[in-house]
Amino acid sequence: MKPGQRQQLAEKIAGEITLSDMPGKALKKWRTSFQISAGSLADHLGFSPSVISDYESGRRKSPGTAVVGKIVDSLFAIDEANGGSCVEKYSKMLFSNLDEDVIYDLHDFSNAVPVRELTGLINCHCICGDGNQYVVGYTVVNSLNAILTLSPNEFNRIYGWSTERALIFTDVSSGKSPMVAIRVTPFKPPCVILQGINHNHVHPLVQKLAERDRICVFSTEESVEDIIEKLRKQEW
Amino acid sequence: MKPGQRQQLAEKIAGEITLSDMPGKALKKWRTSFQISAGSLADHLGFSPSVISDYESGRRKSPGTAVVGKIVDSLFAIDEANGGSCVEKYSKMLFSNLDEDVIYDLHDFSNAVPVRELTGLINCHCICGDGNQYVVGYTVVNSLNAILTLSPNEFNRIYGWSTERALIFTDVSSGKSPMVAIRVTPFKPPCVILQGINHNHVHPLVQKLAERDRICVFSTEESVEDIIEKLRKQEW
DNA sequence: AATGATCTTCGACATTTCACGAAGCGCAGA
DNA sequence: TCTGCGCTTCGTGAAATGTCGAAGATCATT
Repeated sequence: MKPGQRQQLAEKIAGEITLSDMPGKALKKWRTSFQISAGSLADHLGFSPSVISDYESGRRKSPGTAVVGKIVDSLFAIDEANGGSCVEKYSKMLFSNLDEDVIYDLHDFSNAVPVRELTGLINCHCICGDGNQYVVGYTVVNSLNAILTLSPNEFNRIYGWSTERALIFTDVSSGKSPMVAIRVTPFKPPCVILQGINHNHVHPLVQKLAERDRICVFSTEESVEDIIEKLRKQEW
Repeated sequence: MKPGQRQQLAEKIAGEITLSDMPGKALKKWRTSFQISAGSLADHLGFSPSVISDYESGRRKSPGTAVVGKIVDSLFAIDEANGGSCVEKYSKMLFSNLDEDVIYDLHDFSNAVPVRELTGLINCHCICGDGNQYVVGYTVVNSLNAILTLSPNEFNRIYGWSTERALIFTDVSSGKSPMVAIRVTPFKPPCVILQGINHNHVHPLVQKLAERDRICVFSTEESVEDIIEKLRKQEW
């Protein structure tokens, strides 16, 4: 299970609960969907069972975000302790199989972060641009699989996600094709990071294409795993 | 803008805010992304501007779901009053262009609803099964476009969404192909509704296929617009 | 520098949430 | 039928939210 997918599922559930007119009912719907009893949920949270009941019955009409977060966390943790079948099942519903092979990770920060801060963290070398823009999230895309398997529509979706986000391409050979792909789509990320390439080997065309769309480009030789781990760990 | 997409975007935003360690920061991120000033947001909510500031600065650490919901609503309402460019932009990011043509509407209820109640509302005729199951949402799929344009992966995604959901196929000619498609995918919705067909014209194979997977099938001659409107209006 | 517009900080106070535990309800199984 | 077990209801107190309005801080414009 990719962390990005887990997170997106959690957001979906939390969002549904939050937006519901009766958060308690929504809460109950998800708890029962996960086949978790009120008692074990309460146990896991360290509450008495009456608390769960109070929420679900609507005596507490508007639970705070902290409580909703804790409950969703517990739902996931309990399910994962049981093998994670529900989390997996519902994640499958949220994502096409393609996303699995193309998007390595994807995350939204809770506030805008300077590009420089992000690139510094994962030892990037600047190829062009000044790194003074801000991004609110990142997407790690497997370049090879993206080019091999995505339909034009799906391409747009990946890039579409990238407004105000850093787009990290893994295992690039020269960086040319990712930049060409960006050139021909309507959405432009403020920042592109080419992974798995030394800055001396970046194709000269990359800079030209990037300047055309005012995108700042970096390269990094850190491993994909390291990058994902470092970015995840950061409190943004 | 399809109501289902608007809703999903709202859920994504609300979920991100709710799960954030600092809901205030997330709130601010989205407000500024929508290019809405604290003042006009406060105006629209009928609050004083200090309230917004208190949330965003973190003085109120865990806003209730009611407040988060109101704020997300206002963000959307203000943007839509200005032409809806942000809602549209972010929705585009959330969905592939394909979804537009294939999924007419999609909604999650806040609790489980008996199939019978849903089918009664839109004047369905039962073709097989007893209608005693429960569903927690529905998906309205354009059958023709689904078959014409979807890749196998995307098919899975549509059907995948349908565990514990009613799957409504529009403009079916005999109902055979939708049922065949369901037969060959691993996920089985508890209930399938064939729209735009008289129950006498439903292909006999439909019942056989449905019984095989214990799916109850209905037909309805109501228009797609009416169906969507009725289902949306209902407080589930 | 002075003006305004906008955003932030803060004290105050009513309303809710949050969490407990005791008591009550409902149901599966002995 | 009775016994548990688990869920729900409810009174209670401490803590936090929800909201206001006044006063202070920022900052672009004049």
